[in-house]
Amino acid sequence: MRILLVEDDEKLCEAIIFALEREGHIVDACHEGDDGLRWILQQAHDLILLDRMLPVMDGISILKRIRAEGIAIPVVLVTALGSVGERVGGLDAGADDYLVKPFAMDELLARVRAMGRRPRQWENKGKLSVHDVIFTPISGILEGQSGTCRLSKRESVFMAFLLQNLGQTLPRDVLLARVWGPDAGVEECNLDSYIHFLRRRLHTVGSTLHIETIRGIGYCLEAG
Amino acid sequence: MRILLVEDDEKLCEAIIFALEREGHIVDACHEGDDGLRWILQQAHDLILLDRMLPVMDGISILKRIRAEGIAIPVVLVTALGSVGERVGGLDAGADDYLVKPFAMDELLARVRAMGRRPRQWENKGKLSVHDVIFTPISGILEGQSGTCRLSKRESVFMAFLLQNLGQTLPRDVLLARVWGPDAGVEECNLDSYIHFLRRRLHTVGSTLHIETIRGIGYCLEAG
DNA sequence: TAAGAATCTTAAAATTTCCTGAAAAAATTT
DNA sequence: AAATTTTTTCAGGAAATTTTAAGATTCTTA
Repeated sequence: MRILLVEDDEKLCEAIIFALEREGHIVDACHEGDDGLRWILQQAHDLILLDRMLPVMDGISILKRIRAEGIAIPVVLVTALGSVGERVGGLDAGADDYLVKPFAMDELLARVRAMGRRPRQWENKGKLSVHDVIFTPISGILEGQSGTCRLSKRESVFMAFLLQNLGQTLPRDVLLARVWGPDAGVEECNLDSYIHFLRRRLHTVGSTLHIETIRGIGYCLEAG
Repeated sequence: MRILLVEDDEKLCEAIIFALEREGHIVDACHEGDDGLRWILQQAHDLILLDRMLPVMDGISILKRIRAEGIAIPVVLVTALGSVGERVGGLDAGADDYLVKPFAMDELLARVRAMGRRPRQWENKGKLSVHDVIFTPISGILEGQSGTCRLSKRESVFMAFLLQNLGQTLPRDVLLARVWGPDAGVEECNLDSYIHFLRRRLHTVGSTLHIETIRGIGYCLEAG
């Protein structure tokens, strides 16, 4: 999953990022409330870990705001305030789960896994089986009818996202946000290159999946 | 949405345009009050961002004028004057929302989204199901009784607008303004071409929808 | 009914967008 | 540090879209 971490304690941030990346997730982190809101609004993430107390704009305000916007991305509130009243307040504001500091890292990982299981088949024991290919994001191995190959890290992120959105038209800017991160300053032509790479991968593996280009909009992975 | 931005600070203009276009909107901008009024009167937009202080003609005057004309397009006033009195004055003049400079870009985006949610008509996600066709603006796919085809970007904008106004007679100048933008310097004959393209599309898809020409006025999409 | 205006059709020019191969830059491994 | 892999950038050409133009057709009206 691509996870957004909004947490001002940098030491804690580092530890969480380390743990999550070890599980194969992509983590974007920011340390201030307004930055967090800006990133969330781009809807580039599958899960948001949100600290309750933040500089500039607090977690509850952010949460209420994005729910008011109709954004339904799962949010786990992380906070030092553990009283029942506080807990209820957070869930009322639209949190999907609640984690009280200090917590064990395994506790966090378990909750993240639980969240990830909910809506999608994201991690069917690590493999993504779509149409006539099987892809393992963590190792980047793509298996098809007539062969197997290993994708690079960025290719893997890209491929995983396409596979999860089979048949969906994905605008160029959405792809840039999901694959390179919300604030990455990469040239657009980079996207072209990677589309090219992935098409070649699908071909060498003998899949009938193909990436359709929607001119002026973006791309769409299609079967057959 | 197609948004009109009337703002004399060019730097700010650029920033706003960048942010809005990133969210998938079409933005037209002008920098003087009289230009702004002229464009608004064409009713080509879904939302107007109006600076209060402008050269030639101030925002409040424009607002009062267009409300007097019976134009109900949502208007967000943008201004440096933030006192309660000023705020009330703006809303009384007919503004739907009020934004005080300096503002965070996200604040602006959120308000634009809030405005856009009101008449759900033209959401990116949703499909447009009219009579015997289903049209998906984001991917430009048109499905009918006997087939499916994909429209180009401009064809899509045009088709979506026609479908949303089934049975309405749409004057040529309104169509030009909505599909190409209020200031687009395109020849009229371009409109003829696209009407032709869309008729062919509807035919190949096997729809009984047809574009009636109202000679001397414009066109009208009709069923049956 | 014939002249004139508006619209339709077709074709081709102009523009934009995308694909592709290759090379430079950065990161990773040996 | 060298070698390899990955990522990014660049640029020419291909393809699709958009625009323009011009002749044919239809409609209006004098």
